[in-house]
Amino acid sequence: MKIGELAQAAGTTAKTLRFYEEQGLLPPPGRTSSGYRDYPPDAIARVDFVHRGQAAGLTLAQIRQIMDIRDAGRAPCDNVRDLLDARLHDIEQQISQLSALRDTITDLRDDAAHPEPETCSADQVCRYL
Amino acid sequence: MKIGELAQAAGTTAKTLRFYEEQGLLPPPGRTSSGYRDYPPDAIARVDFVHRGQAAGLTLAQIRQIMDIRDAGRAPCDNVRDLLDARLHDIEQQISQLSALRDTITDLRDDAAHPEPETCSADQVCRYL
DNA sequence: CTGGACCTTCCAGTACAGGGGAAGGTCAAG
DNA sequence: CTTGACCTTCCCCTGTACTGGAAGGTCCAG
Repeated sequence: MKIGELAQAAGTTAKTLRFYEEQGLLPPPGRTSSGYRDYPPDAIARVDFVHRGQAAGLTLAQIRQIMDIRDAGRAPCDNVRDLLDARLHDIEQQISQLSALRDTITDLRDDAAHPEPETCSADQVCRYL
Repeated sequence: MKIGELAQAAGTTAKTLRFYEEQGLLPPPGRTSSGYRDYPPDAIARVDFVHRGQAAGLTLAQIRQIMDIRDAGRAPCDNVRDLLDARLHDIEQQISQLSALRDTITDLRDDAAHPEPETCSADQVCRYL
């Protein structure tokens, strides 16, 4: 299977697949006599896994880490659980930070909704921020 | 006031101040006879404003936009309100996306908390993702 | 045999907000 | 006079996940 076919089958682009290979997410495939990449059918599952990892908010580096463990013949379950735990923790933090930011901005915006330009002094740049 | 003094007074670094100048956030200050930057006292307020804008989640480009309006002699109130509105909208979206992601990951993680490596087939990479 | 679609490598750039460090000039104290 | 802290410009690097484009090779249909 050529790179364009894999790209279409996996819902991505040839460019991205070469990038994944460079990043160690896809093993270097065989080559045809003319130098074209020749992928085995299970490459599709591999790319799908990358997409599922991304959907779970993992970085390519983390996804690669899981694949490396699997490729070393071990089961990556523990590692996956830890990564998901860490992601969960990060997400909770991001959500609470964003919530605080939302409250701050809401207050600022409510002030700025009743503009009184004449009360703004130039050296402040903006009284509402 | 020299760049290092301004940096300390404003809680940042000289490197960052040169960067801000390059980005148009700080007007090019005067120079001493030996070529050192010589800032007026109100530069501190300017840097503080940048920091307040960042705390509100604005990008440097947006902060610059506000300053440009002010520097043109107009009151940036309307623009500030629009920017804050837009930020608010973005933040709401980010929060709901993160919440959805959190739920997804929570489910995945609960599965992965009871690892059964033997039920994982190698071609899946990981049954839990 | 020619044209277009596909493939190859390599280089460069995107957005974001700076940081690192080299090579050299300047200033004040001891 | 020298030392050390500070300043100058310059260019490259960071992390993330790609994307664009140039120059050239290959494959297949008409």
